[in-house]
Amino acid sequence: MPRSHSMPDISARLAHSNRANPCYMFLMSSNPNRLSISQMAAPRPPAAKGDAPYLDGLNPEQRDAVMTTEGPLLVLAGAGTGKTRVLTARLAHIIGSRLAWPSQTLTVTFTNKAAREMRERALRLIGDAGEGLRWLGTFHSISAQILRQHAELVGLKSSFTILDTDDQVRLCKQIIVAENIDPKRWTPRYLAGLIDGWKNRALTPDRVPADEAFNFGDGKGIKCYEIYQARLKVLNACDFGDLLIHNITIFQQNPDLLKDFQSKFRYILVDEYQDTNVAQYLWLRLLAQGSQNICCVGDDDQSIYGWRGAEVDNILRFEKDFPGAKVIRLERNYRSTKHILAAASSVIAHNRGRLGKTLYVGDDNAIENVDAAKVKVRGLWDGEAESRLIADDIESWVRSGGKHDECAVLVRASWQMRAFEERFILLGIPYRVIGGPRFFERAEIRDAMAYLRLIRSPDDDLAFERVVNQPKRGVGNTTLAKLQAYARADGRSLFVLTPMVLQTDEIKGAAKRGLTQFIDQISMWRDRLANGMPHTELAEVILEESGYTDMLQKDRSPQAQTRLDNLKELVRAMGEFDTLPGFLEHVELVMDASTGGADEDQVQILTLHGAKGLEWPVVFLPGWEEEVFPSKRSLDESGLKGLEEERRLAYVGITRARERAYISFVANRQIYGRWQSVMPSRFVDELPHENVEVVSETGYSGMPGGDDAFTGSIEDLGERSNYQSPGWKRLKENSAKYRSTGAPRDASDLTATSGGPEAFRKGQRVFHDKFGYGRVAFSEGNKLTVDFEKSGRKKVIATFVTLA
DNA sequence: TATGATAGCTTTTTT
DNA sequence: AGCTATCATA
Repeated sequence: MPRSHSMPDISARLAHSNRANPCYMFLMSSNPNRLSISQMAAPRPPAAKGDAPYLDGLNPEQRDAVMTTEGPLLVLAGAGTGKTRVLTARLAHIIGSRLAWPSQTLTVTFTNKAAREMRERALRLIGDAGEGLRWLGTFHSISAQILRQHAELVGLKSSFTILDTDDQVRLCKQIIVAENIDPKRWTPRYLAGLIDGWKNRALTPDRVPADEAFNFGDGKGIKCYEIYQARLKVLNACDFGDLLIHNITIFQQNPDLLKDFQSKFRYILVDEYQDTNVAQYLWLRLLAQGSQNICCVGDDDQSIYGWRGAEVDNILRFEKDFPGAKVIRLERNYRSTKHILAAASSVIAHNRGRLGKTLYVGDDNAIENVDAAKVKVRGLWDGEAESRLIADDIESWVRSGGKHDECAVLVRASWQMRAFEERFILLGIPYRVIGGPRFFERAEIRDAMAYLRLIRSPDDDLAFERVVNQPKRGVGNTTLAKLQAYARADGRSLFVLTPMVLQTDEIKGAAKRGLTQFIDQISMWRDRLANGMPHTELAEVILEESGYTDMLQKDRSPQAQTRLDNLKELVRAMGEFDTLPGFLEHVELVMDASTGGADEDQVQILTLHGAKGLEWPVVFLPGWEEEVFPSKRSLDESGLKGLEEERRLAYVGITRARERAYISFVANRQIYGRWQSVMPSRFVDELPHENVEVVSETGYSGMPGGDDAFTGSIEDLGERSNYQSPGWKRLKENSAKYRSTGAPRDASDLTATSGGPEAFRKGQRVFHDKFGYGRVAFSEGNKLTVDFEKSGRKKVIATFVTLA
C-alpha cells in the first residue's frame, strides 16, 4: 500500500492560514498552548516512511483513512471494521508527524466512555506527545468549555449551572401551571421533549416554525419555550441543548471569535457521525469552515438514535455539505463469521436510502469460518421457555470450556431483562445488568447534590425547591407556592427572598420554623466551606445535620440501606476532586460514577442500544416478535422511518456476535401484565436461509411436548448471584412469600398465571380475541392447542380463550 | 400538611 | 404487573 504517499506541504498551509486569518497572530500570542511562530517554522523531522507504529497492521483502506489528513473525509466504517482503531491512529498520525499540536486537534464523541477510551488509546500510541489533548471530549463537554469562556456573549455568567432532565421537567411544570395549561392534557415531560427537539434542530424560539406552536397547549408552545429560556437566564443556567445552541449563537454573532476557533482547530475528528443532530452538525460545520480538515467516522446502518434527534441525513449528505469530500469505506470485518455477517447484511438490505456497504470477512478469521456455526433461529412457547433455553445454552457453553462473560443477552427494552435475571438467579448463573438508572440519577444522590448546589449558588431555585422539604420540615406546597409568588414578583431567588418573607407574618407555625432552620443551616454550611472545611467533610455534615441520614435510617423499606450506601459512595467520589465547584461541574456533565466489578466473569444483559460498539463470542437476541421488536411504538410514531431504525437495531444486534448468534421469538408473551399472542418479527423472515439454522423447539411450531424441566428451587439461590440487581430483590421477596404459603413445586410457578383457568377439553369450541373461533385439539395444563377456523392451528394460553 | 388510595402509563439513552 | 403522580381525606 501507498508507502509513497506524500506528505502535504504544511508550512505552505500554515503561511496561508496566517494570511487568511488576521486574528491568528493575536491568538498565538495570547494562548500558551499555541505554537509560537518559531515553533511553526522549525524544521520537522522527516516523517517516517510508513514505519510509524500506529500504522502497524492497518489494511489499505484503514491506512488511507489515517493518512488522508487534508480536506473533508468521510469514513464509512461498517460494524467490526476497526473504526476506533482508525480514529486513534489518525490522531496519532496528525500529532506524531507534527501536522498539529495536540491542542490544535478537536476530537468529538458522544459519550464520556468513548472519549475516555479514545484518549487512552491515543496516548498509548503517541505517549507523552499526546498530552494536552484537551479538546478531546463529548460535544457537550467541549461546548461547555467554550461557553464558560464566552458566557457573557449570550447573557450568562461563566459560573452557569447545567440542568439535568429532572430539573428541566420541573421547570416545564411550573411554566405549564403558570400559563394555565391543563397539565394532564399537556404534560411537562412532553413540553420538555418538545423544547429538546427544537434545540436538537438548532431552533431558538424566534426560529421555530409558527405552526409548531400548536404542538403544545393550544398554540402556546413557542410562548412556553420563550418563558423557559427566560427562566434559564434568570437562573443563570443552561440545559444540555443550550450548550450547543449558545455556542452556535456565539459563533454566528462574533465572526472574529469564530475565526479564532477555526484556526485553533486545525484538524477535526468526529466519531459516530451518524448520531449527530442538526445543532451538532451546524456546530461542526462552523468550526470546520476554516481548515476544512474534518474527518467524520460513522456507519449509516448503525444510526439508532433518531428518536433523540439524530439525523441520518447528516451522514447521507456529507459529500454535499463538504464539497470535495473524500469517502473511504471500511468493509473488511474482523469480528464475525461469514454466517453472522450474511445474516446481518441480509436484514439491513431491506432498508432503503443507505449509503451502501457490504461487509465481508477479513482475512484473519477466514480459516475459522470453515466450520462456523450458522445463526440459530428458534421459536418457543413463551418468555419463560425462552429464558430457560438461553440459560441452558449458556450453561453448556460454560461446560464446554467457555466463560460467562463471553455471552451477552441483548434485548429491545429493559422490561425484557427480568425473565433472564430470574432464570439466571435460579440457576446460579452469574450475570450483570448493564445500563439502567445511573448513579447520579438516583433520588438520594440528586438530593445531596441539590444541597451542594444550593451552597455553591444561592440562586439555584431548582435546588432550593428540591430539598427545602427533604427531609420533611413542614414546608409543603402551599408555603412553597407563596415563596415562589414573592420571588416571581421580586425577580430575586428563593434563597434570597425567603428570609425577607420570614420577617412578615405571611408564614406561620411549623412552616416558619422549618424554613428558618433551613435557611440558617444552608448559610452556616456555606460559611464552613468558606472557612476551609473540606468539601467531603461538609457533605457528611450536611447529611447528618439536615436529618437526611436519620430519615433514611428510620425508613424500614428495603431500599433504605442501599441509599445510605449510595450516599457514602457519593462522598467517596467527591474526594477525587479538589473543590466543590470542580466536583459539581464534573457531575453535571459526566453523570457517571466509575463503577468497578467489570472484570468479573458474568453474563451481560443489556439493551440493543447499550450494545453498540461492543462484541461477544456468543450473543443471544431474544424477543424477535412483532410489536416488541420492531417496537410497536416506534412504528406508530415514526412509520417507515421508525421501522428502518428498528431494522438497523437488528443489524447492530447481530453484528455484536463473533462466533455464535441465537435469535429467538415466542408465541405468547406477557406485556404490561397481560398475556398476548405474538407473531414472529418480520426481521426473522429477512434472515437468509443459507446462513441460518432453524431449530424448531417444542411449543411454537411443533406438537405440544414436555418442555417443562424441573431445574431448581428458590431455596437454591446462591451467594453467587448479583445481590444488587432488581431481579434478585424481587426473587428474594417472592421467596419469602412462597415460604409462608408453601414453596413452588417447580420453576414455572414463578411466572405462570395464577387463577386456575377452567379445564378445557379436547373438542371444545372456544373464542380467542385475536384468532377468533376454533376447537381445542390438545389441552395440557394452561396451554392449549387450538384449531382456529380462520387462522389454523395455534398454541395459546388457556386464560386467553373463553368457551364459545 | 401528611398520608393513603387510585388512576394512568409504560422504549431505546446521553449529555 | 408495577411504578409514579396526583388526589381525596384525616
